[in-house]
Amino acid sequence: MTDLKLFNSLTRELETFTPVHEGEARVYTCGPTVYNYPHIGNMRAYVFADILGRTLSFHGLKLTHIINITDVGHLTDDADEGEDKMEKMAAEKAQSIWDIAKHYTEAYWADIEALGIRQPAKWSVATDYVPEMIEFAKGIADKHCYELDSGLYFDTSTVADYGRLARAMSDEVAEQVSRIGDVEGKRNAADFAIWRKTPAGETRQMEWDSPWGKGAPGWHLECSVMGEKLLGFPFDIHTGGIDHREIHHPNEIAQNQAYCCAGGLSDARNSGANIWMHNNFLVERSGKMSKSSGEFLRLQLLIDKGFHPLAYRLMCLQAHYRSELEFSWEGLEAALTRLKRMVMAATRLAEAEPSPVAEHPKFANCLKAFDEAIADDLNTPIALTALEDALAVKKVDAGIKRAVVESMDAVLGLGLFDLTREAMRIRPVSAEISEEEIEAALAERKTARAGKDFAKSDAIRDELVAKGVEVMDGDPLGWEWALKV
RNA sequence: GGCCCGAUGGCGGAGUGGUUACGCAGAGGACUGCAAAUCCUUGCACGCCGGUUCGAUUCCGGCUCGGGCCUCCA
Repeated sequence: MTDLKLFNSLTRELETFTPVHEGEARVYTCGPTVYNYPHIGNMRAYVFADILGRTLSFHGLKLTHIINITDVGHLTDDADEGEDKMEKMAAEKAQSIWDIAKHYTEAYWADIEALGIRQPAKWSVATDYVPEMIEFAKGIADKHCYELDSGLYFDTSTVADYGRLARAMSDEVAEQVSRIGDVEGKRNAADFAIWRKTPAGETRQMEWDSPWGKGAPGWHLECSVMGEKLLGFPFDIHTGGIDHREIHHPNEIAQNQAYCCAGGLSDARNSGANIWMHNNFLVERSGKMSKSSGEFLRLQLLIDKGFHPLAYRLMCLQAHYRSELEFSWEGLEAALTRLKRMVMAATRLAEAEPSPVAEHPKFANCLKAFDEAIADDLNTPIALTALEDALAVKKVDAGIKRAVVESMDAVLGLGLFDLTREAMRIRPVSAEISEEEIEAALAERKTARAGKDFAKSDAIRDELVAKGVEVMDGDPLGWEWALKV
């Protein structure tokens, strides 16, 4: 198997993956803040993390993957004076903050499942780790923090090479950051709160006692703490969206440095994780995907329009995770068509018992291509073509073919052998015809055709087409009909 | 204003110093009563101007255009 090479945002270079613990891979993924529904752009990050995890498993490593759920501390802006996103939404909806968290966590998990994303070893919930966060903060408070009226702040000048991940944290940039609603008394523009005190006279729904008074942890603290508690410093890989490369992860790294080496940088790796990986954004012509703009694309909207959620997964896999990906409905339709054809090809192997040996000269090339592509910083666009090449191999034992395709799909996670015709038939909510009506009309048409009454059969077909039904007579797999998206 | 990234066929999107993936759409064929679906085949591109080179889409410089970040975002 080809050595796995991954792009490390910290060095901005491709690096050969070497586990910290032999035979193991420990991965931490920055998860969602559960104050709202995730949009499909958010989900690209988890499809990426899933591919990474599956690849590590494919390489024979025992994977421990953690994804956190942020249910406290994430502010509406970085000036440290913004409201907590969770508190804000709870107030808007006039609901308990805990109910808000539960509701949106479950919505997120539903999307995770629909997209074929494997369950991590643990979903770590921020509010379950507040005592540990306080301990962590106490450990670094003396040397790296200072207290203001609003909270305990991290002094970024106390760690070596702060902001190296972002690469842009020059003094000039720091000056510019400072123009944005600064907090009185901060020593450096980039300093951030690791504990936010509840203002005197107020009560928050979520607040805890601490040596710095009642309050809540800062957003950056949770990831440092959960990463350390659950995976141990240093762990192998930390992932997240590319936006985190600029603020959140540099701050997390600063905390980690403070915690594990008194702020020093004896080794360039003293950042908590060996490799930091970031996926690029899903973009849309009309502008960036932004939750603050009101309407946004949820996975459920895609399903409502008749798209199988795995068509979106396939769309993600068609591009490299470090490239921006353009979203369009046309593009999603293309992915759906491609997925259907792949599923059809896989369905032809449904009867075959997977051979225990996934080897055959006819598959040597595509297996090699697949292995090299995925080892080359997760090049899924090429890995996909290798899988399709395998599906297209002619005159070969079906069991071997199935085993080969399954081994590839274990990495890509499309679940080709689990996808059925029925599952692919997503009924658009706007569909104006029921399944029963379709079946009845098709039965009638069948009779007409048997009697060579083509005028009638064509009329029925035209009517169905007008109602958005694809009629597929001679389909080799007998799929017979589908609703158009 | 500062920092950064990108520019590939109708659309999406890989990759490469010399024969330029792949998907969708399009075209042709097989199949069909005719279509559709499916299968097979297939046309179509490397922003502009210089430079390096035997040779550049690929390397370097400039230009133009587009995008991202510096508020929140995966």
